[in-house]
Amino acid sequence: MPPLNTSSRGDVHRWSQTLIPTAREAPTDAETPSHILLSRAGFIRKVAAGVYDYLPLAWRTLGKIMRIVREEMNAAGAAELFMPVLVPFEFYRETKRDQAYGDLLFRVTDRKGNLAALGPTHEETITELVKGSITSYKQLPLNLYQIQTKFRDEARPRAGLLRCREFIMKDAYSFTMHVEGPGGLNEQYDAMYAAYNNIFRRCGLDFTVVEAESGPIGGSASHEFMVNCASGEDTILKCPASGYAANVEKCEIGERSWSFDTPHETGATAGGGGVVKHHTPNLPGIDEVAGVLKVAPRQMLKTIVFEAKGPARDGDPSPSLRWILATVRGDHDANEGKVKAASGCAVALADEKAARAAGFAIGYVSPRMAASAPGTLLLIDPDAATGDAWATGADEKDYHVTNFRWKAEMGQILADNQRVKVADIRNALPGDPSPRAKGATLEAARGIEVGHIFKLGTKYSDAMGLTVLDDKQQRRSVIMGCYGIGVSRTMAACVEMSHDTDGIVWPAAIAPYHVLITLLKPDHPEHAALARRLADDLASYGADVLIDDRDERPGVKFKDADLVGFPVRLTVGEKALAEGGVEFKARKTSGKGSVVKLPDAVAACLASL
RNA sequence: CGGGGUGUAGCGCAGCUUGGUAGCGCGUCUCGUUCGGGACGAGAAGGUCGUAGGUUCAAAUCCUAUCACCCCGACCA
Repeated sequence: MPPLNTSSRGDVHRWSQTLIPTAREAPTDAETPSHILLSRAGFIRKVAAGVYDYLPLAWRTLGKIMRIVREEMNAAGAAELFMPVLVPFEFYRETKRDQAYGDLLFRVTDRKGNLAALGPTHEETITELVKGSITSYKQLPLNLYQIQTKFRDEARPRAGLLRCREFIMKDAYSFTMHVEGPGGLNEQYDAMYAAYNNIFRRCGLDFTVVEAESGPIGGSASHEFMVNCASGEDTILKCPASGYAANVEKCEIGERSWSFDTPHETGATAGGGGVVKHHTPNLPGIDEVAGVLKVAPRQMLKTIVFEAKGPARDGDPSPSLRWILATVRGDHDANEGKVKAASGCAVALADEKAARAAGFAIGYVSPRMAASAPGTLLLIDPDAATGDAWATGADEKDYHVTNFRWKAEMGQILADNQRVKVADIRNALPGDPSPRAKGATLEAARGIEVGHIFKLGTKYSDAMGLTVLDDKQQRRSVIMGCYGIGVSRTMAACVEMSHDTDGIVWPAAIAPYHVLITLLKPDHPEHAALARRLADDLASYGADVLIDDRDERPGVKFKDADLVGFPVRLTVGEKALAEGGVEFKARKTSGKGSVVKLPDAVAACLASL
């Protein structure tokens, strides 16, 4: 019986019959390597800000990425479907994401005046779909995905394909009745985690998986898949000893010792007495205040006022909790997620008016407010919890104080762990102790986010009423997960990761063609026939081949070959033919290539792919 | 959304200060010579100077409005 699937044969195309508009110069607005090279090599062309044409080469590469995505998603038990770009605006109102997304949502009005959004993701649409089409817990678990054009009205599109207003994304959504065990959310999540590793590995990418905050999409646990490259927009932190990696927002910090009795090694310490007040009007930030007070930012305490939102979770020690003060060193940044974790309740940056009304001199707040303002919990970062003399706010507009000492200023309350806690509440920095390996320190690296997986929980099913009866006849909200891959961004990230001064260097798996056959004399019938034979032979092994049959000078063809970045180039010309072969050159290796005998040419190509 | 900047031929740019019939390089087309790392010569095509008003005998140039695009920041899957 013939095989049902004959698609394993490769393509053979001719340069003269496709559209590859290479250029010596890129448009001025292209600045990042991927933008410049994809433009110059004829992959993309800008149509409007953050909107691009994908030309034949780009579409081939995107097709290969999508194919890998489909194979791994299908293997992981997910089913592909296709949802509309046009989403009724009502869907986003139901989940309040019209608020959360704000202007990021593209809006269109139809002739009847009805508002729709161009979907940035499809949680609402798919929740609505599943709600109307499953009737029993017995139909779960379910994982559905699509590969679609997505829209985000970015305030500032930039860097070509890396930050677009229109882009291609794979989004998957899982539906389960429970979290643990077979058929649960964690099982789905772990399957996606494994599938994503397979996908990016098969694409030939160098990447790191990091722990992440789930962001405005909501949910509990989350991982980001980052392509490693120095030009990446995102900073991540890694522990070289344990392999732990996380983004800045999420990264934990290892055990730090602290004591209100022990001066920090660099701090000024000696002497007693109370605080000294200084007039510090109209200074916009810590650095300016530090300059006037003649101290370093690291010798200052920065106190941020958070508002306790909603009912505190289990075992809230103080139901009347109203304010949370987060004190970190002046050169550190408080981390809202960590403040939330340390305080045990949902928090938000305090509304300035309300905080002022409660007596907080915003911009001049000191930890002493924990003693004077009722319903206040003070969180102190370990690096701020030392016996040093600090500079901090005077709790009075336009004034700061120096010689602030915790014990002298705060007294008994410091020991009251209902009202004061020392905890990790700041963003991690390179050099901080690793949370996973004693003695190791965190290192910074940069990356481009190409995949993100979340455990959503019941946020959308609650909001939209997606419930089914479970095996105990209890009506329960379905537990969701969502899993995204930026397909078009992955192509660009790959170029950022893999290029040199001559052009792109594609991994074979997602190169638009595996092999370029450069015909030096395209008009020579025997040369052309040889090229065709080699191409057909390669194609029979599944390789995609492009024959450069253009009537161009050799230099032009070689430059274009390097620019586009075909993994292998075979050159058919007099020189090598005189030796009974063709020239073989792998894009990854420098130099001029070498002559291989005709019978060995195909094997040489296949061996290097 | 704040700050800065740019719109002139497919791409990269000059011309604008001081108003006077729009230019250069690359690319494109024709002919010839070339032909293994972006050739050379000769010739040619191609532009409502972002758009709309205004000033002027005359506007790419000066004024006003408007649109688009880019950079830094804010924001951000």
